[in-house]
Amino acid sequence: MAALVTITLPDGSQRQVRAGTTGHDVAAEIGTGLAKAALAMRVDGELCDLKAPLTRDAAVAIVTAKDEADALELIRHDFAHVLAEAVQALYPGTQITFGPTTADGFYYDFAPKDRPFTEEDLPAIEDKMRAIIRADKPLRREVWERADLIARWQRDGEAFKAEWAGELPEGEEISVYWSGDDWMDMCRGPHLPSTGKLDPDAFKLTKVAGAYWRGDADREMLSRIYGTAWRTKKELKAYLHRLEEAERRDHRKLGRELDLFHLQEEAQGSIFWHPKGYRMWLKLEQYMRNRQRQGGYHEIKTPQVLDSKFWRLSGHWDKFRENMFVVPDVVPSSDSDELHIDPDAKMMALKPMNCPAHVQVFKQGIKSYRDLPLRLSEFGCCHRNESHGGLHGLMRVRQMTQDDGHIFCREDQISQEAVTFCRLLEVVYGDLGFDDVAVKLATRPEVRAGEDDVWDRAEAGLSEALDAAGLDYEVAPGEGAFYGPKLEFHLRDAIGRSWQCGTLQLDFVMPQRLDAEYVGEDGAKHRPVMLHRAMLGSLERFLGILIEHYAGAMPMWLAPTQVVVATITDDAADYACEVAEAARNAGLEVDLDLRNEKINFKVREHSHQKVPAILVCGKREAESRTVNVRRFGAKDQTEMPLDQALKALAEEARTPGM
RNA sequence: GCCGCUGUAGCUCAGUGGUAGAGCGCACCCUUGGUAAGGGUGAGGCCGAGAGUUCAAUUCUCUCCAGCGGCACCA
Repeated sequence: MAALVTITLPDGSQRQVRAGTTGHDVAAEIGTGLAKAALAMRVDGELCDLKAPLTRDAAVAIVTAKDEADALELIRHDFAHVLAEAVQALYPGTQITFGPTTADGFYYDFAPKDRPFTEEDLPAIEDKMRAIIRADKPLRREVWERADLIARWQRDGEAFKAEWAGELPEGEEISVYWSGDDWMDMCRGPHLPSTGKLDPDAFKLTKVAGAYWRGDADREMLSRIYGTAWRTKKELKAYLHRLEEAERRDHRKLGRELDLFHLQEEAQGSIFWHPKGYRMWLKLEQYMRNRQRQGGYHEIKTPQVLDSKFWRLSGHWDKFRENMFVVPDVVPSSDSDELHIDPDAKMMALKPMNCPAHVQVFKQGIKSYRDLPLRLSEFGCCHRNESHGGLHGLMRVRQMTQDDGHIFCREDQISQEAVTFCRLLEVVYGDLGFDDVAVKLATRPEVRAGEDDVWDRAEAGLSEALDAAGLDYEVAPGEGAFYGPKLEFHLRDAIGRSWQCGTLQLDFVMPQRLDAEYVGEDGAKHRPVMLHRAMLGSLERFLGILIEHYAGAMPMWLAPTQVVVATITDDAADYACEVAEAARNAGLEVDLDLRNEKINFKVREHSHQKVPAILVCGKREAESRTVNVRRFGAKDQTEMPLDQALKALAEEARTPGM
């Protein structure tokens, strides 16, 4: 007679069942509806197969599609396996490797027999996947001995699986899952009871890509197929719609349409800013300059090109050289096209960072403890020779301008400086339209410089600062820089994406390397601590983020053209000129549209350009000295006295804090 | 840097082994019209660069460059 076990259901009720009863049996006992909807179960909180036997007293919860997070994880994981099965059915000889879930779907990495997959292969693979789902193949778990499994993989020519099976941790149960009786994959699970639980209309294969085996650039390049999967077709459609929305907001597309900037191959990875884009840049820069001045920073400007000896001293030559642009200090001969570089020529390098130069400014003259904290800021233009494959519009460039700053202070001032910085950040992000900021505290990595007690104090100083600033944060253990712990600030944008922008990094190493010191109260020399900090990160990237966040429709104060004065007919041209002039005098960025076009056409065009306000002037307005204000996004308009309209618009266009 | 895809007019894109087309935009003309496209005419392209196959290449092949999607990288 089988022993009984007691299971406790989520509502608190308890049942006695025979040991070995499965989750499916439990669900069926509760109701046929639940049995049908059941996807998996949680036993004492752990997600398991529905078919797993219950062998001890436990809390049991049946997982259905209503448990969104669990359901999506299970569904996507199963889809990855179905993808692998379909690919092996269609392309015999393809090796399977690894197929996890992602934030919105799944992927599977394959080692193709002859050629990598292309997007043209995807429809056929999708069809095959649908066939596997419609066949409703049961998924069955089996535990294997490691040696047997390795032998099996080797027999089947699955070298990657064999390698992996050989490296799974000792003592861990190794399981495989069968799909029907004809296909299996090594997997920890859990899985759904059968492929038929998947909705054949709620997934889509989205793209193919190369990916390294085990993420190691020195290993084989595999062929990855990405897919997205959801509980229902409706959810899939909503997701695809979000993708379209992201595409609509793409800053590269908007940059062209709104005439903000361009790139061209002669200056790969560097931006040509057009007048409108640069107006946004200047507005943002002026705003930041002002906020930082209010925050006690002294703005400086440091050299672009410095002797390589200097970069050796700072440590960048060792650690960062592959990303640096090196410039020989030679005068090219005018006699020949060939560039001869004297092997003894001095080597210069474009600065990839501003910090060492800021230390040089600090070191001029003797600093006293009374000078601390000293806050230096720079809109520092840096060059980094980023790998070609990584360049991306404004987001990843080779020439960028950081809103950089370095605070030199005593160790006991770290916490207060961090609090002050966090408060400034909150103001800045709020002004720029970001309310959702996630903070991470990255703590000491394994390989690091400095004594542990210094790290203890530094980490404690930062966490105290976060508490004092009233910020919630998450700890990222081991993710600090080798020279000190850091804070990272991640902004969530209008469509839910997260961007790391702000950072505050403690540095105990560079002041020592570059020999920065101050005279303390005791008359002796001391090392200052250096805080590297940025709020936006790079102006290029941040403008890209802003463009996408606002979908190109910038708030009035950042808009490159704030108002357009447009005439209905030539009758009002003189008045319109007067209005434009007055608007300019009120501090607004104004365009005047006197073209011989219909007002419909003008409104359409300026709306496409996302101009915040169109001031329409016709005969009527000219006679009454009013303007007809049409705001971006509005379908109607308001006629207002000119002075009143300009006053309101100018107020709205005022840069925050100025 | 690695894998795949793409590269035709300012933009978005058709197209062909016999040196090219549309829409929008642009220029000019007509039109002076009250809130998201008025009409006409015209200009504009070394079909990414180089090499190869061919009587002939924008089209086929190769190499390179760039862009796009990923991967790796982002101390």
